[in-house]
Amino acid sequence: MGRGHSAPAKPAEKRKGAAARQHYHHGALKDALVAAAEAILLENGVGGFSLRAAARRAGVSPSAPAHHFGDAAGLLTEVAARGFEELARDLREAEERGGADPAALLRELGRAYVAFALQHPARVRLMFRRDMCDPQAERLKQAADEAYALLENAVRAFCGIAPEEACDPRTMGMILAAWSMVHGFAQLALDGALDVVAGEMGDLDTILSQMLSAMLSALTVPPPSK
Amino acid sequence: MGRGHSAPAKPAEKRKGAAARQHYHHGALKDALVAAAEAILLENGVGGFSLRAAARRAGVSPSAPAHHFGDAAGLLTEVAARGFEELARDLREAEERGGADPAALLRELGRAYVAFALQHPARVRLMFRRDMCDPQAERLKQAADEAYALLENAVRAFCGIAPEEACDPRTMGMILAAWSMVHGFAQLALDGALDVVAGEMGDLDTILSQMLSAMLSALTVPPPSK
DNA sequence: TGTACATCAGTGAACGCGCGTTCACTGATGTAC
DNA sequence: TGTACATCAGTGAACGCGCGTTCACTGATGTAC
Repeated sequence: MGRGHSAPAKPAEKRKGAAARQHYHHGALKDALVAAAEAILLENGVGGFSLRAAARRAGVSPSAPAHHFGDAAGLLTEVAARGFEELARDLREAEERGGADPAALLRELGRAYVAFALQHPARVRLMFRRDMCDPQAERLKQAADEAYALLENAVRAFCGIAPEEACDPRTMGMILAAWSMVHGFAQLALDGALDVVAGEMGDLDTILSQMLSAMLSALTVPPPSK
Repeated sequence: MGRGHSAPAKPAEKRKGAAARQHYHHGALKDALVAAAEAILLENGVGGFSLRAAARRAGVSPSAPAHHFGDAAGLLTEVAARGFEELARDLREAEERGGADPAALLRELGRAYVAFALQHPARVRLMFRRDMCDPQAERLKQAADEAYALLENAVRAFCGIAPEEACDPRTMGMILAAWSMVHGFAQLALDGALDVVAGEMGDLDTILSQMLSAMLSALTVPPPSK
């Protein structure tokens, strides 16, 4: 460390051009720490995370993260917020794929929600852990709200409720049912509770499709409002 | 500790009748540790648990639990198994309350599932944490299977599928949908994700009722099989 | 254009903590004879 | 019915570990004049 800086023949201010030496300042530590945290979550799960581990992974001293995120919750809140933003992005793409048919739209959104959870198990677990990140953080709430709004709109369309119309209790119930169902499926799948069922019926994707089909076909489609 | 035992005038074997002295052997440490673990989960959540804390709470040395449960997972597996047994008991009671009407039965089971989760937040979280307890444990699997069977039977009845009949994919989808929905609702509620919705619409019990009503009334009831 | 100075972003050693686990031990209990 | 002995169920001190946090520090950067 500081090699050359203490050499009396060559003052430090003359050596600033030395290309090979490492920067004292990381430069993009904030992003690096987020990336490190995500990698740790991916490899070791929610329980494997620690601020020190993230610092270690980013190649920085244990106390460095405190400059950017006050504590572990600060860093994890950032990770969770980015997670919700990515989820919202995925849902928006699914919305486009879904097209004009309300049932197809709901199906695509459900598949996207579950797919996101299965692709990012630890991140999705973190996103709903109030004890690990700060659920009051503006950015997190905003991203979560956006994801919720996409789901709400799809159910409204399915129920024939116009966007500007207030939600009646029944439609509200349908929104909650849709959210609960895909969320529950994702959680059960992540926890391995569906392994037995999946073994008998095919992979998770197949049984998810079957569940969505069963529900969408069994639901009474309301009379078209036009 | 050992007060009196080192007194030379009174050999230890003569004092065994002394009622006031504490037993060296706990006698029911296994149950005491389970109770301690449940109390810790209740007060401090899943993250607050440690084997030492459980031992401390049971008034026993840190190494004592190892005699009954090999490690933390062993103790927690026992807690989780008892949790599933209690859940199955609650669901069985709900089944009786539900009576002969398949829709009423499903509603009662859903309410019981969610009520159990809300009453035992940390325990229910533990029950689905493969990383904290051993999901291969026979007793745990058995209790979980029993709870699942109760749900399955109710959905079969709702779909008009006889108990001995094999499940067609659609019925299987309905079972998964029912399970996912109540599980997801419970998880979202536990994680506080429904707080905003609940604030607008009433308490959790009200919005759960609304969700169940919306779904059960919107589902196409199959033609009666008789 | 140069210089002084404030602020920012890191270092690295040190702290105290609770954890799981190991160890040699000992009191209590049950069983064979 | 007694006695010897094996086994069971606990003690409590000690270990090494990773953790979050604090501390005095220093190099790098930006800004005022």
